[in-house]
Amino acid sequence: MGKERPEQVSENGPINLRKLSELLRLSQTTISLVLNDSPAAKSIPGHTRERVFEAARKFQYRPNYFARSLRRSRSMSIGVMAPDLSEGYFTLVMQGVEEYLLRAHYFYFAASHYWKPELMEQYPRMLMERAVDGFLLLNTPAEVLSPLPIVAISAHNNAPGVTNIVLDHKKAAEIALAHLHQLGHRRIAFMKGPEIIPDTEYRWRGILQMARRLQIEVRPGLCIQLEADSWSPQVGYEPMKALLDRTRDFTAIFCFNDISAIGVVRAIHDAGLRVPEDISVVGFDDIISAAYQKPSLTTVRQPLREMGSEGAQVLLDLIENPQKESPEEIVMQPELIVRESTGAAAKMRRRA
Amino acid sequence: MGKERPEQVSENGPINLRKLSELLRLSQTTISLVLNDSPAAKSIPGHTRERVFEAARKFQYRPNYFARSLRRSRSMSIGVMAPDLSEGYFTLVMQGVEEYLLRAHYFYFAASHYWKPELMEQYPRMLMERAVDGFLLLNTPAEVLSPLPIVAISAHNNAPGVTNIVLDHKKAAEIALAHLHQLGHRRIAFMKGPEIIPDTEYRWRGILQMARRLQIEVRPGLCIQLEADSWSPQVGYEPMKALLDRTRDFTAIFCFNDISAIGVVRAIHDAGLRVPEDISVVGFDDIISAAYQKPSLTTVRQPLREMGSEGAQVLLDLIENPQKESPEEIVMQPELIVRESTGAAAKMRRRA
DNA sequence: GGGTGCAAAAAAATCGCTTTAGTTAAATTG
DNA sequence: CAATTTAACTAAAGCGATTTTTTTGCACCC
Repeated sequence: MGKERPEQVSENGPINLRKLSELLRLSQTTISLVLNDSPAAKSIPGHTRERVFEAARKFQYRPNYFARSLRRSRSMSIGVMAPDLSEGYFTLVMQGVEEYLLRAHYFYFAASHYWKPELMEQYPRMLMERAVDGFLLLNTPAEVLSPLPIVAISAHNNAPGVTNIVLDHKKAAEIALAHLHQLGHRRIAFMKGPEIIPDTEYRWRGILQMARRLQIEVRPGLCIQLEADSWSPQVGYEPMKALLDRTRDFTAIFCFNDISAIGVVRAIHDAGLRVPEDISVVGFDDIISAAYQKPSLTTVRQPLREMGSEGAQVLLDLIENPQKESPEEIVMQPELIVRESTGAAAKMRRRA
Repeated sequence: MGKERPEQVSENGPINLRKLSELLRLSQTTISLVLNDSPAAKSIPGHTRERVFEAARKFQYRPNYFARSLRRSRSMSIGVMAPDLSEGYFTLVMQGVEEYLLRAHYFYFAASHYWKPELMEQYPRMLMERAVDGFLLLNTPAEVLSPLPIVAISAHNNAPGVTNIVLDHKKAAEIALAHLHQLGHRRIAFMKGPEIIPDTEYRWRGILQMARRLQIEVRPGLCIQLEADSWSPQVGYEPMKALLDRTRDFTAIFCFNDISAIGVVRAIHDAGLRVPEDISVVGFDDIISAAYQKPSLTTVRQPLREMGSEGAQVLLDLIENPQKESPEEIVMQPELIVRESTGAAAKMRRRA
């Protein structure tokens, strides 16, 4: 007589704190304190704790995310803004981000703005309505006006309070140009990225500076300006074709990224020239398939994964410790990966 | 005297329904009804509505996401599970997904399980704790036991209630093999994908069936079994090298995807043979860079973007109409993209 | 003039949790 | 032994919406 039938409760509707408290004949407070291992729970004896844990396990109790977040005003998610879900950039950075977020029980919302002004303006608002705890901006200079912590990767965002994670572009230019210089290249074509990409300007400055130091002339006639921000090698193919139609008076080209380099190699082949015998090609990023091109690409590796994981780390740290001063800038080091697409400079035989 | 100072309110803390109601001297109910354009609001006269809208605009009122979700028990987000943030697969599918979600004011959480059993088991639970409204499974056969709507893309999930979006693999094999057959290829090498990928088995069956019909022999000695699920061309390079060391008694190879095909092409070149003069290569997927390989890849295009957008569409439909019967299977059609990597079969001169 | 119906709005319940402020009984202290 | 502490809890407020139920006038109708 008086037998309890606790399982029955689980049958009408999902389990919640109230039901659990009725079952255990304990207050919701007690259960909440125990399950959250709150400091205020230190006076609760072991046997009671055990009862709580066991019931929670038995009934698979999970605190309602909304109710909890409403109280705590913390969503345990961040917003990630990027131009697109690009192959070769987004995925690599996000691998680093993901790894770190998972450990901290965070999730992320990804939003791709495709450089459309209305999306770039809309998404931050939408994400804030979603109550994200912070922003991670990839390659995105957007002026996100927000009191939330913001970490910007390769975005060169100069809003106050934003932490920038950037590559050392001077170093990048140095290792690439030094390599070409060493191989005897003096007449080098350069490729400037799309104006819209924040890295473009900084990388270009690095190139100009290092070229001057190495006494390599940056001739306007040998410069390619990429127009579109796209992940098709086409972006490199077309202008390279045009350049080769105009002049062949150079022995190497330094590309904006590996994708465009792939297009460039293709254009060189189509023009009846060989890489690297006639023209050496240096890429940028070191995307996975760079090593599997024909010829495999010499490239400046960006530690994208590390930049992502570092970014996530800093962001979560700022979220956990809001009083903390956010670091201004974190500079990451590039690395030159030498493969087949570069070789000794061809004897210049005025091919123009 | 009695002058109102409404702006002052906006200064102490963020705006919420209570503050807005005090400002407007209206109840929270009225405001909520108006802003949500609820049917019960039809008795509220135009001038009151206008007052509400104007104040909401002026103070930039946005309903608190948690409070609203707590009441509605709808999160307006879905969980996306995939093996990884792969280049060439994830990004393309998600472009389609994103596009559709945005319009419906949905966001997504992405979770990559890397085929680790503990993650495959953990993530669905974590996502349900996040109160996602549904699941989208990419390439992931996971048994997500959940009352929520589930749409599985290329996952061949046979759990009841799951909608599968799959490619017509029979058709895929047909167009690829018919193409090779027509070019005179009779001795063809085949590549079977990693066991772990759900598509592998279905694609293989399609190949066997079509090969029989075209009287093409599938010789075990000419079959490559991919072991790893990786997005490096290495996965194709190594086994192809091994195959070429063993025998050269074939004129074409049908690869599991474009990435492995890139590795295969490389291995063929390294063996001193030419594509397509000595060996024709057919890829699968039509990733963006497929057109920019040297030689450009003939490949079976999967409409990945469309599969994503279709999947998102079905999923959101099921979420909005829970009583609706979920479609069993939606079959998408592949398309053969003929480029440079296939050509007339080399005269068989017993190269083995 | 008392019931009916409707427009316009407000009160109050509710979602499920966290947390502040107590309460009660037992143990300890001066 | 009265006063204070402490252990072990609990009641209730509050987070900020949505939604059901009520209220309040006011017009209308025999």
